[in-house]
Amino acid sequence: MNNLNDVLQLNFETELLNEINKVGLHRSFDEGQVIIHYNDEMSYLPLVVSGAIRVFRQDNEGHELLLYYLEPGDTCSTSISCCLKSSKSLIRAEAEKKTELIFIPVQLISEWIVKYERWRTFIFENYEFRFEELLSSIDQLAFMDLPKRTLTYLRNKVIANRSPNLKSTHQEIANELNTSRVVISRILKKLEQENKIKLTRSNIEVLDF
DNA sequence: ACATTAATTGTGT
DNA sequence: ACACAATTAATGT
Repeated sequence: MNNLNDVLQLNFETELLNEINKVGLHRSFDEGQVIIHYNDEMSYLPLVVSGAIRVFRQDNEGHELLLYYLEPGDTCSTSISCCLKSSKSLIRAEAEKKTELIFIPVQLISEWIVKYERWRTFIFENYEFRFEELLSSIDQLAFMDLPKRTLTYLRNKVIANRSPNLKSTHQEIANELNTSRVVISRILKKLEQENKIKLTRSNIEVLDF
């Protein structure tokens, strides 16, 4: 856990690593814990060390939608923009499972961008990647029907959990795709008949990913 | 081991 | 979308 370069595949300069060790706050979150609430003041940039985080967006009526997962080596790029302007969080972040994070004070983001080449590319690449991920989320919403969205939802969850066995109820899935439980049940049933998944109570085994 | 209950899932309208 | 049926897991006796 000490050497970030080993845990993540970032080739941070040793000096940068020293700074991170000095000022970064290590925090651990249990499954289901909320890490960032809507409108939270963003004074720290979260960097994922282990586990996985899900990022939600909410409309004004309180409907939530899962945007994407953050995995080890990722950082929350909406935080990057929030941090730089030091505004409030537009998203909600929740631990998918036990997750370790390092929080970096926001003032240092831009400071380090100037000082450290590796930090610069880290921030930019992360930002770019997240941007593309967001585009693909939009594509899904706009062009894919619910059965397809459900399947990609499951596949993404498999990747984030590094396990094809997902323990979630139909109701939870319905919430995250913001639809009703009944339609999810029907879709899952069909996927099972197509041998793409296997259903048991509160558990879904994804066979096709 | 059995019964009771709550939660989850299935299905017809 | 709603209502209800069926199934499963958890818990107490």
